[in-house]
Amino acid sequence: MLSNDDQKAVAALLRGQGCANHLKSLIEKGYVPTESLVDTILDSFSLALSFMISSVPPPPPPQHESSSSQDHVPKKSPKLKKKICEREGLKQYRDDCLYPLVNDGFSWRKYGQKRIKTSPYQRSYYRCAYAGEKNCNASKRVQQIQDSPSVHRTTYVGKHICEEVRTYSHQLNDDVSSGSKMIRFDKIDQDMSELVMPQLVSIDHHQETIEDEVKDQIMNQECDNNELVVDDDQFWTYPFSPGNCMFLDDISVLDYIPS
DNA sequence: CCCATTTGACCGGC
DNA sequence: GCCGGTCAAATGGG
Repeated sequence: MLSNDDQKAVAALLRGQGCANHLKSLIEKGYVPTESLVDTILDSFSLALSFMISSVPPPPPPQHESSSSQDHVPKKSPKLKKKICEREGLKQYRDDCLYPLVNDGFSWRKYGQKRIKTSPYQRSYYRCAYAGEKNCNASKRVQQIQDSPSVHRTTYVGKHICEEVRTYSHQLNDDVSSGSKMIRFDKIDQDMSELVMPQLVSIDHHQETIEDEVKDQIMNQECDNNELVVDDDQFWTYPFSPGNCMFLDDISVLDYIPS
C-alpha cells in the first residue's frame, strides 16, 4: 500500500505519461506548438519527484538542545549516519540525467568533492543550504557515471524539513492537479531542457547506446559504493541505467491504488 | 567584504 | 592502510 504522497506521485507520473503520449501523437502529426504539453510533462515529473522526496518521515526531534554548544556535539561518522538512516527509514532517491540538476527546486551548498575509487569521475557532495539554521538533514551526491553521452547520477538522502519545502508541499497539497510550478527542472536553461527531455521520452534510443558492460559496471559501482537500498521500496528493484526510466511503462507493477 | 566553492586534511569503519 | 564522507581553511567572484 502506497502512502498518500506516493499515490500523488504515481498520479503525477500517470499525468506525465498521458501528456507524453499526447505529445508523441502531436509530433507524429507534425503539430508544432507543443510547449504547454512539454511544460505539463516536466511539471508532472517534478511533482512526482517532490512527493517521493518529501514522503520520507521526518527525523525525531533532537534529544537535547545543543545548537549553542556545537563544540560538544560529536561528529557523526558516515557509517553511523548510514545506520541512523536505516533505523529512521531515511530513503535515498536516485536520479540519472544527462546533466546534473543544478536547480532542482532546493537550495544546496556544496561541501565536498572527492574522487571515488570505483569511478573515474569525481563525486560532489551537497547539503541543504538551510541545514544549519533549520536543521534540515537533506543532502545529495552528484557524480558523473558515464561519458558520451554524459550521464550524472544524483542521489538524494534524507528529507527537506526546511521552510522552503514546507511551503512547496503546502502548495502541492492544496491542489495537485493545478500544475503549480514547484520544482522546475526545465528552468535550468532552455538548452538543458532540450537535452533532458529526450532522455525522458526516448528510452529505447538510449538503451541502444549503452552497452551491457557499462550498465553492469554502473550497477557494480552502486554495490561498491555501499548505496543504501530500501528493501520495501520497489523503486529500487529496477535498474537505474541512464536509458531506463522505469516510471512510465513499469508503473503498473507498483502497488498503486487509484484515488 | 561577504559568501559560495574548492581542496587538502581528517575521521571512523573495515 | 584503504576507503568514502565530512570538515574547514583557502580561494575567488560579485
